[in-house]
Amino acid sequence: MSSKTRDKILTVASKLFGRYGFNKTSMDEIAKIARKAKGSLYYHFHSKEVLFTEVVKREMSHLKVELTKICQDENLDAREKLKQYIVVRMNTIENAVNYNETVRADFFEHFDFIDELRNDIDNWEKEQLRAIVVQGNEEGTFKELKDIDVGLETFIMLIKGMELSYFLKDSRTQNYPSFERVADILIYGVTR
Amino acid sequence: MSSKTRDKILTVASKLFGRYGFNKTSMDEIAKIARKAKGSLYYHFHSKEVLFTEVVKREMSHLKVELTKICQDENLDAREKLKQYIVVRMNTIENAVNYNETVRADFFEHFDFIDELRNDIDNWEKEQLRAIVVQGNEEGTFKELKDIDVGLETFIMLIKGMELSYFLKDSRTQNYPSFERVADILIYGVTR
Amino acid sequence: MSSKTRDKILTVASKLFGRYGFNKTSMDEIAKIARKAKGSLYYHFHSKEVLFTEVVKREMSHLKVELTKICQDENLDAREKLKQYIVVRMNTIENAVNYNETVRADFFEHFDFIDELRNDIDNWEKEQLRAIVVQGNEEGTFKELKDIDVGLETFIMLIKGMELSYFLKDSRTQNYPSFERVADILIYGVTR
Amino acid sequence: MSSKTRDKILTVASKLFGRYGFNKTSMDEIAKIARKAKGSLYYHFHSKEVLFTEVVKREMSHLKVELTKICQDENLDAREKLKQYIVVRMNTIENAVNYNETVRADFFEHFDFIDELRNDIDNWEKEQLRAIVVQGNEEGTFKELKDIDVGLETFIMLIKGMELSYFLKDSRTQNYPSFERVADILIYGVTR
DNA sequence: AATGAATGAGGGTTCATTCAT
DNA sequence: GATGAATGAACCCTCATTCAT
Repeated sequence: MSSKTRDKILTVASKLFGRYGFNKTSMDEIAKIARKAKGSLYYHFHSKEVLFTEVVKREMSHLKVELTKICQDENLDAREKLKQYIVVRMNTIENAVNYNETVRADFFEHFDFIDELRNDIDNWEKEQLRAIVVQGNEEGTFKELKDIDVGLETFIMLIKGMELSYFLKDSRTQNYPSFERVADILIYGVTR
Repeated sequence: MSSKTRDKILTVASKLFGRYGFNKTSMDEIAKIARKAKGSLYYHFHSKEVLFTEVVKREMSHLKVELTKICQDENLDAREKLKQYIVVRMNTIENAVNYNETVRADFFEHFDFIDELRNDIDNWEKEQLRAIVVQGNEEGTFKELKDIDVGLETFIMLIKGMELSYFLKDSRTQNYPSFERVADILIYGVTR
Repeated sequence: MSSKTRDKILTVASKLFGRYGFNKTSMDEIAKIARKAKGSLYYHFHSKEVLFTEVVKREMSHLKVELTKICQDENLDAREKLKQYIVVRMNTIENAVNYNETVRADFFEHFDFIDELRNDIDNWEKEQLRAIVVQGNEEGTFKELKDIDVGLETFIMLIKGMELSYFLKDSRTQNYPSFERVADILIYGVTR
Repeated sequence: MSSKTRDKILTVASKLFGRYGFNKTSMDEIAKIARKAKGSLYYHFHSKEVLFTEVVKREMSHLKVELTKICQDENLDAREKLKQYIVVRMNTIENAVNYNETVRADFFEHFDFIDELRNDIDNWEKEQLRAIVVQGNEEGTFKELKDIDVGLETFIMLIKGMELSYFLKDSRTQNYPSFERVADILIYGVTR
């Protein structure tokens, strides 16, 4: 199923997509750096889009593993879970840049080919967070949410926004806030 | 300084950049729709990048006007100011499409030419928010921040993240949270 | 409207299409031989298909001129007209190879882009021939045709077939029949 | 000599070549539909060209059988033989799609590898028709031909032209002439 | 006898930019 | 100020063929 060549391509593609984005990474470039013929890329991946999708899938599975650990940890209360969830999510994503690329593709371009993939990811994440919120409600530590889904959407939106902001930092910001600090604002707000 | 031709180009470019993004908008396209020769674009704007920058600058000035009104409103306390700031910011940005394009370009592509532009915007925004935070501290309604800048960065990061998340909504989410709700989480957090 | 570059491209393209057919003539090749940049081809002709169409149109107009002369010659009776029509048609087409290319494109490929062009040509030719047949009927030299259109179609089909056969000759046949001889068969048949 | 795999390849190739032509049929496609590895095609057939040649040979043998029946029918005079020959030839060729592909390849492309194949077919056909013409001369029903070969070439050219014209019909012509009508023109001409 | 991985030249097309007028 | 012709590098993708297994 997976060959050395295929893996090599995937690895190189991952690096380049993560660095330059979808548009600015060319198949030529991937081929040259991977020391493979361009045709080989197309033997293993039907198109540039498919290759990109595969790259993202790979990285997402890693993220899921990490987050699942936290969600299933029975020693944590909802507040701690949420905080760790946020922190780990960001730290992992730090090493999985390509995931973010999907964000853009989905939004700014008309790349329908990403949609299915995003749906998977988003739904999975919503499940995890819902469980935490439910736990928080039972424990009485979270605000009561009349419609739990609306609350979730809002929260998820903020969390996803963080991704972008985080990667935006390096061009201009020196001392970037730690993820803990961010988590704190989300959990307790800015007011006393 | 500003001619009819120049304005026409700017207007058309704005529409197209907003709709298709930087990469997917070609100078050919702009020229054709503006009914100008391609050479004319280059007479007025040294490069595609310069044209894009000019387009965004135009839009940003509108956003600045709107936000300044709020920041200078002496009838509002910091909490209300912050809330209105967030809400108005989002509502305005909703119609400032090219600004968002910047966000993307800055993040995903290696467009160094965007940097200068973003710096302007970000610094301006930081100033405004700092004033609000200071006011909040004086009023005693905000948490004490040891290092006010770090707090600001964190907060700004979250606010900027909202932009993207907001525009991401339509493909999959039906009932999207109002900006008020988002502002509430940022101001008060999710816990009691 | 027509520039030197455009003409050069058209001329080279005509030669190559005529020699190697549509598929086997590449835009690279045309550009190289015309000593123009590939991009220039696309500046003047939106696509390979458009270029090809233009080439064919050019040659067809030449053919039309030649044939019109005969059809309007009042000194010829229908039989002579028909004979000359056939002979001139073939001689002209000999120097307008690309026309034939359309025949193939129309048939073997799904090149819808040729259809409109062919329709023009075919209808025009049908008009001319109908006039000759009518004249022949009035003169009493042609067989009576109950349905003149059916007769026309049959005849046109045979004439068009000649084109192909003619160009087929060179690979294997040495002494090829003159067009006069062909015309004779069509007019008088093979039997006494 | 012939294996199941070989046959399968041949059958699939025949369908695809007939449908899409030589150029537009890829070895990949053939391999996939035949459920064989691409390497297998090359084990059995040295090249794409060889495979194509083999496909056509197969079909031609069918055509030959049909036409031979007529030529050897001793109850027919030359005129009737000629007419039936034409009609049957066309009816059979209607289902011998790949043969027609040859016609095109020979004409429009520079496929020298087709030459040998075409020579076989053409020579065979010439033999058959020569016999008919000789018979016609002996019976006194055909015009005297000084050089019988030239007459033959002319006639064959017309017959071959029919092939193409026939298949050309569908795009624009509704009521297409029957083969009988065509044969009549060839045998008796258009004049009284 | 059969496979599937790998190749690389070539295909058509796009596009930001330059430049003579 | 304004034009449009011309450029050439880059892009994504196809495909006949080779070869080790």
